[in-house]
Order: sequence, then structure tokens, then C-alpha cells
Amino acid sequence: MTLRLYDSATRAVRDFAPLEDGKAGIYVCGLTVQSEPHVGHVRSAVNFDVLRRWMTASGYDVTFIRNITDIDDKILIKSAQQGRPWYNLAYMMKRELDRAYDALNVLPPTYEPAATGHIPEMVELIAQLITRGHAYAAADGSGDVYFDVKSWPAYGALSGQKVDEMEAAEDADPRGKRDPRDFALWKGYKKESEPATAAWPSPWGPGRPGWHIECSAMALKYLGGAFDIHGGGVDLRFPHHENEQAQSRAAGFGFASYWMHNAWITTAGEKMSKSLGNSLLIPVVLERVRPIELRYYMVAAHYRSHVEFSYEALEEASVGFRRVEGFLARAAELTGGVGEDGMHCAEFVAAMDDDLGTSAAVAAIHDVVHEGNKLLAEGDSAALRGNAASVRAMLAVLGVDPLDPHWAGGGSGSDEKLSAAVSVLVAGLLEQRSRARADKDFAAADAIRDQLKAAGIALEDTPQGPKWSI
RNA sequence: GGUGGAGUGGCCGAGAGGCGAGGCAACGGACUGCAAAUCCGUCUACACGGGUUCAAAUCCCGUCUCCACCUCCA
Repeated sequence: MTLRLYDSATRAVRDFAPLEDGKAGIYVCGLTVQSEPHVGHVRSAVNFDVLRRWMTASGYDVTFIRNITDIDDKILIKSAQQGRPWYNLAYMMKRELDRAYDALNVLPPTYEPAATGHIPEMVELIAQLITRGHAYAAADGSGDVYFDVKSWPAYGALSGQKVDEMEAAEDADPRGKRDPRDFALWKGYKKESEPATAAWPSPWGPGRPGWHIECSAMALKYLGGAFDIHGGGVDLRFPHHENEQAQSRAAGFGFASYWMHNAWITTAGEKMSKSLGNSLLIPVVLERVRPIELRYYMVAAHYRSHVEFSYEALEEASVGFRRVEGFLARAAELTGGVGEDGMHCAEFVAAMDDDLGTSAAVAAIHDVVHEGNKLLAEGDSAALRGNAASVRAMLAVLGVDPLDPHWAGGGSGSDEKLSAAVSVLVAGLLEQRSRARADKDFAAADAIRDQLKAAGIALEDTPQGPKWSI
């Protein structure tokens, strides 16, 4: 069984064939760091993190590049509105993003290049395009450089757009463009309206890069002229990815072999756009559920499916996840620790190989958990050991192994003292409760249980005696 | 207007003419003093209207709805 991926360029599921055996180069468009991240932003990173983990688990040596766009029109506008330097806005939002990624156990990429760190590479690429006759400096003295769409017949191939049938933007100002569809590679510095810090030297005068050129330049630098997979959100297919592909190929590079696009998460039918509300910012959502549960919720849906976010569905998913988590905790107790190097069951492998069928993969995990619970009841710890390790290994592919130290939380000294204190107090109450139960004074016993519950401590009676957890 | 995609039971999600995928949730039962956990069981869905066919979620015709994008000084 080989990995099969849906390639948006050909609109078909294709067998994955790497350019180089055993290796995979992946480039994912990260975010423009202009505002706080919400669940929609993070879905893309989670989805591609799963791709990366699965390919790694399948034996590929993966180079994973995810960029950051830290200079663009919106950053300039927003920072001006907020009265602070654009680089401060971009930097602060990048830190927020990093926190969100970390909270959701998104592995750091191999490298995370930023646009502003690659101006020379972009300038070089633009120069190549001009030399090859696919780009030109505007004749109006603006300092802009445009890609010449008409010089590249394959333009529109990726997104299936027919150049001639595209609707021209109503407010498009042709400026120095030869054709309204030409897009900017380089934007000349506008002294009167832009900060001097947002301009870099170039052969065409000071300015800043257009949006698309950064990805072409950075993919070239870190993955080479041809690489395996390019990913991003569906909204990027056009124009961003179309333009990236056009300029990279026009410059003489093969660029990406496969294109993958993740779908949206919407709320109440509305796109969670950056300019719209802040209702589903990561820290806000994490007040309701734990990060691992949010990730489980995201991962349970297929990456190409549009998800209509709701707290109801999220909380239902959380309950389902706790079933797995509880099993692992019990298994660890019986076997004295669960390894993480278990086998992936055949159903899981088949599901993941089929264009990352995470929903079926999650179902496969639940089936193994179900078997494990029976082993647990039988006390078959030898069989259970393998079973639970398998569950962990599969959860790890999805990034939701609750025994992964990543989720263990802070573990500061004061927390430890606190939990030691709670442990002593709870033990005292449990002692009282078991005396009451022995005397058949169930009212008193239940009162103690209710009291603990009110404090956020759940109690359950097991054959080995009462257990508590926060 | 154009391009691409999608509508399957509470949620996720296979299937692509014919024996009721699957998982989660929910509910019922067992177990428990009662719970919790677990186990067992239940839950006949395919946007709508026509049509073809012995048989349609799957084919045909029409309709509706939803999503994304349509060039980047929105």
C-alpha cells in the first residue's frame, strides 16, 4: 500500500512518488502575521502537521518548510492604524502564533523562513524573470515590477482559470501594468505613505516584495527548484499559488509535484476572516476545552472537508477523546507504563494512506481501544501492553497522544506542592467516605463525592478501590 | 457573470444501481448501594422535484442551498 494524495492541480487522487527515494520536501504557506490566530488559521498547520508526521512515520525523511509573511499591505495598514511600527505588529503576532502552534502540539518545521529575511533571493529571482522576458519594470517610474501573464501560456493551469474570462477587479488601477492581470513582483516605495523601514534596495529602486514572490524564492532556497508537495489553504489556490507556480516555472524551475489544499473552518456559515470577529481566537476556545481535545476535534475531520465549527460538536468530540485517554491511563496502570512504539493497525494505515483519511483512522483507533478494554477486563497484561502501545503510536501520528510529554503542562515546583497537598486532603476524604460506605451510610458517602465533584475532582469506584482525578 | 468544490442520520465520514460501511455522541440494558468506567444493545440517513429501471443515495432532467476564489494600494 502506498500513500495516495489528492492533488489539487490535477483534481485527482494520485500515488505519491517522491522526486528522490525516501525523501520528501514539503512547502506550506504559513500565515501573514497581522492579527491573533483563530481556529481557522491553525487548522492548516494542524492538517499539514499530520501529513508530515504520517510521512515521517512511513519512513520518509521529510524536509518541512513553513513560511511567515511578515511584510505586506495589511500589516502596513493595521500597524499604522494602531500607531506602532509594522515590524512590531508582525513580531508580536508571530509570537502569538507560535504559542498557538505549541499549544496544539504542531511540530516546529524544519525551518520557518520569513519574507523580510529573503529580499536578496527575491530580487535575484525577479531579475531572472526579467532576463527571460517574463517580467518588466513599470514604465511609469513607480519602481514596480510586474509579472507578464501573457508571456506565460500556462498561466491559469493550477486553478483552472481561463485568463480571458476572469472578471477584472472593479477598482483595479492598471498603473504601469501592460495587462490588468499582471501581478506585482516588486512594489516601489511610496515615500509619502509608507514607512522608510518597509523599503529595501533593489535594481529597480527601493521598495518591497510583492506577496507571491517570497514563496517562490524561499521554496527554491530551502527545497530546491523542484520539490514534492506544496500546501496551504484553499483560498490560496488563486491567485497566490497560481502566481507562485507561474513565476517559478517561468524562471525555469519545476516547482511542486503535488498541490494540497485544506478546507475552511467556518462559524455559523461565515468564513472566519482575519478582518471579522475574534470570537474563536485560540486562547478563547481553550478556555472551554483542553488543547489536545481541540486538536482531536480538528483531526477527526478530513482536511479537505469544510468544518462548521460548533462548541457542541467540539465538546462531543472531547467526550469521545476522553474514552481513549481513560483507556490509556488504565492500561498504563495495569502494565506499569505504556510504550509508544506500537504497531499501526492495518485499518489505520489504509485510512491514512488514502489521502489522510483521518476520520477512518480515528475510527480504527477506537476499535483497538475497544479490544484493549476487553483485555483490561481479562487482566491480560501481556496482550494489553502491545495493544495500548499501538493506540499510542497511532495517536502520535495525529499528534494527540495524551501520554506525550508535550501535553504534560508546566510542572512547576509550586504545582507539585499543590498536587501533593490535594492528594493528602483527598486521601483523608476518601478514608471518611469508605468508612461511611462500610456503615451503609450512603448519604454521607455521596455527600463527600459531591463535595469533591464540586471542587472539580471526579471519583470512581473500581475493584482496586476508589480512584480520583481532576 | 466566471472558475473550482460541496450537500449522507446529533457530529465526523465511506459507498457511486441491488444483500441497512464504520467511528463518536445520544439512548436502553448489564454491572454498581447509587454513580463513574466498562461491556452488550438500539438509533434505517442520503438537499428538493420529476424521470429511467424489476431495483437509485448511486443514472438522466430540472431546481435549490452552501463554500472558496476571480490579481494582490480590500
